Amino acid sequence: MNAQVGNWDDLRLFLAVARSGTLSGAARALGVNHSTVFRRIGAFEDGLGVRLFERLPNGYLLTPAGEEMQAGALRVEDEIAGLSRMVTGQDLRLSGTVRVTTIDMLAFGLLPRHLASFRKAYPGIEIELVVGNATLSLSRREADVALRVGNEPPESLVGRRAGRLVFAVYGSADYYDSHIGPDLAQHDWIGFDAEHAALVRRFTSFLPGVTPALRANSVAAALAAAKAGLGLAPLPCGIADLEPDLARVAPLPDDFTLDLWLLTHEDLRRTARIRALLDFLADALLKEAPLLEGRLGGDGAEIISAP
Amino acid sequence: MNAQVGNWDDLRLFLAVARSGTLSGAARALGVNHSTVFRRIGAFEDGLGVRLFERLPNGYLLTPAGEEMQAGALRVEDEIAGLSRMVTGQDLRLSGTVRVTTIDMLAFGLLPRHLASFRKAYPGIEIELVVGNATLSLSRREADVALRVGNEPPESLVGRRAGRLVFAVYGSADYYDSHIGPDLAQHDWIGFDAEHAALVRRFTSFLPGVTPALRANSVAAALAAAKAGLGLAPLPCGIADLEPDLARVAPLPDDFTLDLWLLTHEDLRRTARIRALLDFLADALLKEAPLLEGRLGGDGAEIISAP
DNA sequence: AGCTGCCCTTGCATAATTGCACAGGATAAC
DNA sequence: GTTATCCTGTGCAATTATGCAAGGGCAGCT
Repeated sequence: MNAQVGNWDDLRLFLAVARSGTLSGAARALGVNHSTVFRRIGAFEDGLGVRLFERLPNGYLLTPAGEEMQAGALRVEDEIAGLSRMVTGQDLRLSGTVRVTTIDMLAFGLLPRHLASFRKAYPGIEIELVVGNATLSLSRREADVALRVGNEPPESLVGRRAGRLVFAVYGSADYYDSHIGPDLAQHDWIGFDAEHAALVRRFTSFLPGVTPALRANSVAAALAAAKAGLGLAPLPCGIADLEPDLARVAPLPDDFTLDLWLLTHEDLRRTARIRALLDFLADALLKEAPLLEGRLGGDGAEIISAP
Repeated sequence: MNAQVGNWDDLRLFLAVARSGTLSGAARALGVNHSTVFRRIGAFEDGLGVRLFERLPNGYLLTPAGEEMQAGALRVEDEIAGLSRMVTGQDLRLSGTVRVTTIDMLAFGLLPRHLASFRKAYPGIEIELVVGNATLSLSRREADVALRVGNEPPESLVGRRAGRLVFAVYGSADYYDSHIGPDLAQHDWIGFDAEHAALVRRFTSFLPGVTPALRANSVAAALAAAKAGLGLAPLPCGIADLEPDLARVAPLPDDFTLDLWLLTHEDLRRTARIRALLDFLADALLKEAPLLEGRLGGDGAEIISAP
């Protein structure tokens, strides 16, 4: 008879197109050629005898039938992701790959030396680092471990608060030499965009009425802008203190901090290699608390003291 | 990272092996070569890094991990079957294939001429007839329509009672000419096996203490045995009256009947081609009620009258 | 208006998957 | 004990799926 999902894997490609809205976007997400996605979707629709997407010049749009298909396909995906987690969760080998996701400032400024140490300690475990400021899904196994900043973790994940990032004001020597005095409000500022709501709020509390001249969408970008002499920036001490081109200009209020979270999915917490990485990083980050909390580059050394 | 279900279609093959217990059985069920199943299962396990089956000389046995995988894969299968039904349920074309399942006595003795008429009426619809006495799953789309006998349909199906098969005692002319008298209890009998519980009960009520010399596992087999002169058999009039080699020997009690059911899955009842077939068969079977209820070959014409 | 970058679609070559044929082992039936 | 039938497993050829390269369309930018 007709209209059977003959190849269940077609649903995986269908979902990717549904999510991205384009064949090309789906192909990138899936790691295949866009012509492959084109043919697979076409064959899938032919086999079902139904149109799942409307073809537009700039992409593919779900039809009503496609929307119903998507709802079911998402349930299939959840189920299969659960199976993958179940299998991985029982894996007691200290080998294989762990995919870690984090934001760029941690990826460049904090993690590499710890991951290098981890690799020395566990040569059988490979690390795949996925850097990006989009929050990847651990439920869908887009990553196994996440190192995130924020003030509470998502509900479905398990993990621990692994440290606290204390922020201070930094600027480059070049910037400071050519700009006026100790009144912070009179300086140029590098701030953050609306996606960093916690940082925006704290900055506005700290310097009401000051509008940053540049708003970055990531802390790493802000740090780079500060190094380039574009202004002063509130930056985490654990990262900025390691930059020879930056100087700590002033402290920030005690609440100008972000918590650091080490997270995984509940089903994966007993996977040996994931357990090993989480334990290792937790210990390493604990030992780095003085740096993270700004107590090394420290108190009393700022160009401008706390008022 | 490891242990992801990379190709969701692997689950479909996995389930087939889990069900049948052998590569060869799964291959037959799936319509592929057994070597394909062998390689797909091997690759699936390698990709997951876990053994799902224990290899035995006579087949494949699920490991504990395999059993957990099976539980989830069954949920995936249900979901995908629901998607297939959803798509098919919306199909308004009077074309395509309808898979019909029924038991052998109906397949050989009743359906063919009606299916021939249906095909003439709807040349765009193809019929696939699956004959067997195993009850196929309409939920899993093993068939679209079932013509079954029994006294109530399974809960999850929808359908209608399409007629009633009245039974009578039949024997071949050869048998009767060479066997003694009007006492039915003194004859050789062809009965049914334990899977035909309703018929066994009725027969025992009818002739207590008579043990059939031959027990058939299908009514078609019983009919063939009766034609071969092996004894008397309780057979449905709608089928046996059409056999020139069989004569109705005696009536049976009024409750020696089976209901005829036309069934489909709830989600498929609005599929145009399935709707068309159900309506057509219901009408055809209604018109055949005189034959099915034994009123054509009938009353008063038996060699031995009802006591 | 022209250019750039994104998109979809298609023909051909390559890679991967599948089927075929065969071999060997185990079990059941005779 | 022998034979038949089932099973799994493997090498090679055939088939199918995929990637590559190219072309065309469209929207946005200069």
